[in-house]
Amino acid sequence: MSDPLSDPLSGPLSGPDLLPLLGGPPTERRDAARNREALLVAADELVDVCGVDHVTMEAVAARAGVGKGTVFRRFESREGLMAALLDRSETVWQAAVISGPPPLGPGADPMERLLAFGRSRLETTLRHAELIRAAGRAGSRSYAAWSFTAMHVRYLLGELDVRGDLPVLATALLAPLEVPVLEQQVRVEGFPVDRVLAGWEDLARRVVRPPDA
Amino acid sequence: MSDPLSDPLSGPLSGPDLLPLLGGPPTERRDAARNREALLVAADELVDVCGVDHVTMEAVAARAGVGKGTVFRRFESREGLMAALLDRSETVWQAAVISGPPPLGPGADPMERLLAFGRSRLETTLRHAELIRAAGRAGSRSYAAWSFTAMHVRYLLGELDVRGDLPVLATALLAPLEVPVLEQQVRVEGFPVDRVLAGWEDLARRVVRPPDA
DNA sequence: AGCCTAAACGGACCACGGTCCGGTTCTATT
DNA sequence: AATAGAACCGGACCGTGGTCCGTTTAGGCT
Repeated sequence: MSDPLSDPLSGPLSGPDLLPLLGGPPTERRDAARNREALLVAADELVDVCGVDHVTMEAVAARAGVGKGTVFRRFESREGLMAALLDRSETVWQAAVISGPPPLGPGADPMERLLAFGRSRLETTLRHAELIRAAGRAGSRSYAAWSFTAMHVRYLLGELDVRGDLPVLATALLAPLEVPVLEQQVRVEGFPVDRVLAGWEDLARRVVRPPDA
Repeated sequence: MSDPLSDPLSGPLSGPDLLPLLGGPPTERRDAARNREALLVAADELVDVCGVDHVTMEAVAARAGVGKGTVFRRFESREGLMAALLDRSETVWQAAVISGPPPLGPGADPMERLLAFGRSRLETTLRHAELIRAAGRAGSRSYAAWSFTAMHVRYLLGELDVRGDLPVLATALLAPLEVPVLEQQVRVEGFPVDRVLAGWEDLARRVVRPPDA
């Protein structure tokens, strides 16, 4: 650890072009990257303090020590900023699905994985409901997130030998796990989360069950 | 037409309490009712001209010849106004479900009615997508609309001898017909409407099909 | 008819999301 | 090291949703 050559992540070697092949297409300027990070951190803290929908763009800018215009250049809109925030948690969740321990990750049989997926997705969605709402349909970010879940469910259905229009069927399984639907049931109707989850698992089994046999 | 006594809608007889037992709980003042109607008409026209999300509250107020404050007192918020607009079309659709001709209305067997419901609901939702979006979760209005569809599907599932948690299952069938899901498939992924509909019908059959038998 | 009160009215006012453009700062190049 | 120019920065500015409160009006009651 004391030898700079053994630690590729620090020391005088970490110049501007240490990793020339990473990053976005035309590479982002250093100050810009610093500001992006500062803004994300500021936003995160403010969300913790005030709650998602009391966070104003001006406050985020001020806390990060930059101008308002900068926030909008980096994140396009309020929705964009929220989507970026969301992206972080979403990424770690995706990692758990791709390479985490079973039954959510690979290793269990597909039906177990599907049920674990539903439970996990439902909990995650409910936990981040406010942020997801605030992120709206922001640019292509939230599309990527959706796309991942759709692909995963589609894959599992394939493994389970489900016949039919898999992309559409997968969407149908995902739809009841969306924020508005969940909130309607849990917050408005007052159904316990366990009941909603049980309902989804029932649905999943009905979809997967082979025709007659 | 020239004799005032032959026209029950005008003339000196149409006093303040011509219909003492109609109207909301504490009865709405006449000028208030007039303004509500004028606002609804103005909003409707402006939506036709500019498209839903270019309609400003100030423009609606101006066109109806009232102040902005009045609009907000009557409809609570922008979402509220849009919800009120939506309410009208929704009401005639509900009438078609309750008492219209089969297979959407009563008279066909439940499975036919369910499939007709899905097709009709999908088309209606897509047609009013912008308005529904703009209405958001406005007060209790859009709740009433949702509640109606949920109740209807729940009833049909009951008629079809489906076992399980009917309220939750009905919600699961409704969820893929919500605006964000539909738009994702049709507008973003580019699936033809017919394909999405076929997918929903497949889903419905899988849900209804009795367990093994 | 005339009064009285609750309700409705209107438009000035505020906050926040989003845009714009003149000035500044980074980085590639020589 | 010096230069050029692209990318970035900041904060004044605008439009719109939503609030507030002094004023007006409808309609029941005497």
